[in-house]
Amino acid sequence: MYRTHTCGELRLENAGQTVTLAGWVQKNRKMGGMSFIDLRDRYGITQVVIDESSSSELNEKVAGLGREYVIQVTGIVEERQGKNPRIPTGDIEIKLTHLNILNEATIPPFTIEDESDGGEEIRAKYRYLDLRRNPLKRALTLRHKLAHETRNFLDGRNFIEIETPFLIKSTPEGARDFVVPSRMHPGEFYALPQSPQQYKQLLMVAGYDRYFQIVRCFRDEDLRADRQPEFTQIDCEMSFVEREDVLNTFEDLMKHLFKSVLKVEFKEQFPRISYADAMRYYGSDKPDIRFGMKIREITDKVKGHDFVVFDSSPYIGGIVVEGIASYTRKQIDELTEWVKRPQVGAKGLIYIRVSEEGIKSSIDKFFSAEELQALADDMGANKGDMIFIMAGKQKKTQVALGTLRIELGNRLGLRRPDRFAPLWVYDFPLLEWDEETKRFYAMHHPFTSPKPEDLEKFYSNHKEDLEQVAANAYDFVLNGTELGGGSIRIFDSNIQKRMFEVLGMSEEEYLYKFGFMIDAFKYGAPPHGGIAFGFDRLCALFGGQETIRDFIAFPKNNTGRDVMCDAPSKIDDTQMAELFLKSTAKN
RNA sequence: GGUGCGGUAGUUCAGCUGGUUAGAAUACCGGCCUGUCACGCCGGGGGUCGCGGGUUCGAGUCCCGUCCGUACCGCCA
Repeated sequence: MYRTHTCGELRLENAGQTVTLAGWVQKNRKMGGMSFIDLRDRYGITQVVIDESSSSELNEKVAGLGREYVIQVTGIVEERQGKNPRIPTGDIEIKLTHLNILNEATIPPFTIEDESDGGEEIRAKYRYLDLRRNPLKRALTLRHKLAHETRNFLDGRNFIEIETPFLIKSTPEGARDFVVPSRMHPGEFYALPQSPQQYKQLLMVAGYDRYFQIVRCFRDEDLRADRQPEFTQIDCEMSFVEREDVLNTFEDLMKHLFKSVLKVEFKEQFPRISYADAMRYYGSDKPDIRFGMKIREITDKVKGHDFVVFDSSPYIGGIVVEGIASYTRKQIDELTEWVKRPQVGAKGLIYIRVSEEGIKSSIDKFFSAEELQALADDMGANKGDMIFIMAGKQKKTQVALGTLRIELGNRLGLRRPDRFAPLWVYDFPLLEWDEETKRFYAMHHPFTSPKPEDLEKFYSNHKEDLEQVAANAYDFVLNGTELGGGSIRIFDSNIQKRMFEVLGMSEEEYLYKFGFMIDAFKYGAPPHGGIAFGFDRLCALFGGQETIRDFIAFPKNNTGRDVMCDAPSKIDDTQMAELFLKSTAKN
């Protein structure tokens, strides 16, 4: 037996017991005639002590212990003379009687402490060492708890978890597929699933009316702090449901997770907002409603003052920022430059400062003080506030204002990670026109049903009609992050065919790619709908972090590389030949 | 594909308008230390300044190229 206890569990009441612990040497402090070893495992740290009353042989062995040596110690639990209230085992220590070095360790390239001295790059390369640190242990433990509670909850609601294949057919509508060459079928490829979408719908056809899966998904697109090439979804689907049923069920799931994992209780129903209103008031389809600062349209109120920017713009809108009337001209200029960067793309920024000394703006030439005051009153600005205004094309300007709103929320500390503001967004457009390829793309995916009242427009051949078709789709948003998305699906093979037509596919093409779905819908498909949550993002938000990397045991870096094992890598010629691949690598 | 920031000791960083032998902290090694827990004190070793080219009497510093990391935009049905 390697150990009788873990390094996190011994307390004063264990005093007098002879125990054996095993773990890693966190630190070895020599104090002349006595030494202290901090012994660490997953559960905590226990101090081991030795002095000159022990044999010189044992003392020498202890002196030789380096950081991260794996050791087994036996000794007697004793009350400490100097207690350490910062750790749970701080009242006791182990008086060493026997030491067994299980494995020596090279000095690690960074310190294995809560606040490591190592940067991200070096820690990524030695991920297995980084994972020994508490923050990472906490992150992975949180992830486990969330997965566990998700399964508990869904099991209690009669959902069953069913695994779907990872080697599937490539249907590149949307994200790029990761592709796997087939050895047995020369020149043919599997794809890794971007989501189990089609399989879960087929499970509905098969009558498994409540399915879920905590499942890995793969997308070959560029990465971000909250995007990995392989990521995990809580994927769910239900039969014989309408939107309300899905929203209520998964609102309950989220409430359960908040309560069981974070002890945060939501008594009220989560707010719900239409896509159109989200864009109108927040300039985003994933609003962060932890703070107000709503966008207000003022197009009709400011035209006709000979100010060409306003008079020539189809849309003018603004936000009221509380309490920053003291911003200096320099700060406003800096903010103006910030919104003019290509990432935001605004043409400029107009300010109205509403202060005790009166009202001051960048459009004083065109508006009297009374007119500005009336506008400020209308927008709900009080003394001490600042109004920022942008003008231009409607959607672009709304998005720019939304971006500014988030930036100011960040700067003013209004986006507190310990506050949670969940939100449902519904009634997304079904289709998005792409100017480059001159065709429609499904905003969600091609299995999303149009709202029944828009079916007539859905069968129209006019671009304007199709653009107006609303989807029976919904997103779950938490703190400005899109955490989940779903829809009521098409279950009629004719509507499904029409969808593929609208997306510009020939019959030949959609039958080749999705024929099995259309077939399946002919054999008694029930009405169904579902949702999928980004599990890594959920973990990160629950853990109060922006980046999902720490919630994944072995993540990829910014370029999709595993810097620990250095994947992807070249394969040898034999493997290439077996897969009928030709090397194009330059030597 | 694009933009910003970064790459200097094992690690995290400083190094100004170009100018002696490139520094600090920490880690590491040695010595001292019986109540430490960020122990303390004394001493020591440790550098292809990412790589390539250019400007210059002289480049860590300026210029060009390139690679790598990171955040964001595009992209992510």
